Amino acid sequence: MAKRVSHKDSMCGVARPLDAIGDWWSLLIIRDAFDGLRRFGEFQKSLGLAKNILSARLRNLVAHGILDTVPASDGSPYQEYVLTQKGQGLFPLLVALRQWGEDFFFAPDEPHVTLVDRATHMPVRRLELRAQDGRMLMAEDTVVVVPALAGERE
Amino acid sequence: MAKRVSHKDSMCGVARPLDAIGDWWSLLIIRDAFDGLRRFGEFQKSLGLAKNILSARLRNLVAHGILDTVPASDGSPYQEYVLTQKGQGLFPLLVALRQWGEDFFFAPDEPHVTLVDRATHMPVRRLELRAQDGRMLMAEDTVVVVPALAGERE
DNA sequence: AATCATGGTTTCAAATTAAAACCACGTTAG
DNA sequence: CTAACGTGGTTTTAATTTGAAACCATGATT
Repeated sequence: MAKRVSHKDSMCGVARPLDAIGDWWSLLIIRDAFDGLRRFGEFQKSLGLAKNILSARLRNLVAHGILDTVPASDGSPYQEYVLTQKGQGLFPLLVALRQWGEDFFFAPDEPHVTLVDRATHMPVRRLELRAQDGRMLMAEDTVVVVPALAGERE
Repeated sequence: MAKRVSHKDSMCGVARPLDAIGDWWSLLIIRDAFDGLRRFGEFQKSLGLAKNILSARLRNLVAHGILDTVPASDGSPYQEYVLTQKGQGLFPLLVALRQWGEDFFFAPDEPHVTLVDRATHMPVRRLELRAQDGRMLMAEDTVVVVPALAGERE
């Protein structure tokens, strides 16, 4: 972790989040947390990863303010791991990942889990990126701009 | 790569995409590709990663159909790496990552690059997740459902 | 003919990961 | 009381991955 950033001493707006998350396992832990898992053992069982790795990842996620530890809700002498606000902010990212997966990693008829509206049980729509005025935007309709000295590069 | 999935022989809709992308470097490569970079040397200069690693990542991305190699457009004897349709499908994911970064990794006054609407040069809106009927959905408004019997829990 | 730029591959040391063994603490069973 | 057990980890150790640097191949430049 703590990646070396030699040629630019501040990480960009994409690399910084990536560094905080840590690795793929962490993202799967976060997904499980969204699904309501809270206990060390639950994560381990769900993901099947080594306990030392899980331990390290949880510690890292807590250190980055994505998870928080709280005393167990059921009286057991252990702690539970819950998403902070910051952690919950990752929801769109997980949805994006899932939708991309649906688009390209499953045969048309292959069954897969679906994200549905809790109220109606209908599948959710695609994530939408819109301009201020409401127009839908595709990748080509956007540019990345750097703030002050305005070197606009794309 | 090619992660072992011992306890379940089919990866879920989130893990599969993660496996295909490979690692954080790959995502940064993809971001650069969205920014128009195409050449080996451009990626290397932009990201500052070792050439062997870049080489491996590019090969992996091509193998997973996220990038494609095309003969160089400028007559040089080399090839260029361009996003496939599948690769372009990752745009929302990058936007999600960037917006999360803006929310939690920059001081309110700290300058950072911004994604803007190419037409108006105004910042884009937040990614929106909506129900079929158009209601905006938060994480708590959604559930993940498994498709009938299939043994995939999530 | 020698040099340089580009796009890699190979080599090898260092860091990371993962499996398994171990440990601590509290609970239940005998 | 004591032995086994479940939970939540840490330590140990080997295997894998990473990354820096050196090397190489090809074509263009001087």
